[in-house]
Amino acid sequence: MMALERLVGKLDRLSPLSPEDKSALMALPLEIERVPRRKRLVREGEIPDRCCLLFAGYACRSKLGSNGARQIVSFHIPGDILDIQHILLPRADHDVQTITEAEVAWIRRAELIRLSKDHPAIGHALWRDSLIDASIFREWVMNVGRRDARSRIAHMLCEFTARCEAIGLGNADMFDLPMTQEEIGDATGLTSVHVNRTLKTLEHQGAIRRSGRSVLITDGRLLRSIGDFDASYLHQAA
Amino acid sequence: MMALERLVGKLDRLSPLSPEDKSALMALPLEIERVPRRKRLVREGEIPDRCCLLFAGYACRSKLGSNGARQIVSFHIPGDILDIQHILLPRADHDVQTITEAEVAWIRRAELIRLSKDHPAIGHALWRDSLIDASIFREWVMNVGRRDARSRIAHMLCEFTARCEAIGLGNADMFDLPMTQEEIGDATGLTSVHVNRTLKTLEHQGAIRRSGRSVLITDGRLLRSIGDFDASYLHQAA
DNA sequence: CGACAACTTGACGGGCGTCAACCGGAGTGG
DNA sequence: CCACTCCGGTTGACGCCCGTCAAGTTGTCG
Repeated sequence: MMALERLVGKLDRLSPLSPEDKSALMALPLEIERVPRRKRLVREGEIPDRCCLLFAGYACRSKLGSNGARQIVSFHIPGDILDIQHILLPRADHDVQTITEAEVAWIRRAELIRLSKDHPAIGHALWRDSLIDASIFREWVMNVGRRDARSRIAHMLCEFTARCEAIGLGNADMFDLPMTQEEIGDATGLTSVHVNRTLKTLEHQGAIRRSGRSVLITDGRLLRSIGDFDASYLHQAA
Repeated sequence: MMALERLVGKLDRLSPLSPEDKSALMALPLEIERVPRRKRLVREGEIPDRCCLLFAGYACRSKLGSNGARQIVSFHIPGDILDIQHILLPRADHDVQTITEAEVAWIRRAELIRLSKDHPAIGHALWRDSLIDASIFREWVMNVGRRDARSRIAHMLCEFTARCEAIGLGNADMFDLPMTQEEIGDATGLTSVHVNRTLKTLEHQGAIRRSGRSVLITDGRLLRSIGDFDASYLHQAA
């Protein structure tokens, strides 16, 4: 099963698993679902009894303000657990939705709790995953709080490509952005209009080249410098 | 010992502990330290081998940009574990420092790992604490990304008072802010100048009254409305 | 009473939001 | 095959919120 293999690989990288751990994971009962783009998987306020593993496509988590403003708090790529916090926090404090068409696997909370109790290494891997999640949120606070538009977007591009590369998605410098400029704005605390202007500036300065939604990073060093990007907060090296 | 009792109480609220769990916690070897204000406890890039429990005073976690800009990503009050992520993420991705004079207790990582392995309830409580941490980060992304200065500061005040009340610190509406306006600015992505102006606006609108650094919330409902504050992201109710 | 940190206030400018119009490609139906 | 629609991207004009700079005030600690 494609989905579980991804999960096993990911968790094994987070905290080395024994063969028994792995076979316990492979025995997890799943509900596979193919989801259209822009579909809400979890809604703020719900009490979900299952967690959601993304194994194809892209997704994000977001919060809505009472004035209708939307803030995307994370993007997700294949292999990510979209709402790991629901293992121990019953109430959803934000929405989870797809960006593109996607395939997800639902896993019951109770199963994950049981697994993490019976297999400490799995528990540690899941815990570690949620800690890296939190580290990324911290960096995002920094990003929207203390960087200007150009840096924010450059940083977002760097993070996205770094994470995609880490799972072997796309080659080094050329990739398609799955999200619209409006979604980039919702992630960076900008308007889609200003995202557009800023992308053009980045292109003008020679950091990227674009055609449609595909982006070529022509000068990675420059882009990282503009975005004040240092990948260590991703904690990718075990 | 004051410090451990606080910890036991906090974890017990996060995930009910058995008497054995509690006595295991009470047996934790600690290093108590009294720390002056504005002292850095952990520095980004370090590989700390211990975690830090705050049991008196106030502290914060922050990141520095390459341009010198500082972003505070969380405030901490007595009872908080300041860097729980170091249990499983060796490298510090941000600074931890005191706001006021404080008393902290250092606990070795290895001890916490052992405890969470031998006592699953303790592990769950710690995990749950770090998930709530992450939920607060998400809300902060929303705060700095999608709210104007008035809302940001109102929200910050609401969160701070809600958390203080939850541990029985200060009465309902009158409290002393431990942080300077510059620190409020670093937390909300504003300059100290604009924080000052905005506090005056909040006072002018009748939400708060101030004298020195002590704040009286004269209209909590108004302040929560201005700050778009809904406490459920704090996950305080078990 | 001097020194220093923090707070306060005003003038000015710029980055980004807002509004509005237009363009271009993909899907849809006749 | 072509019109129509719709979504997303693009561009310009204009204005405001908040940053910057700078000076002054208050409070606290020695």
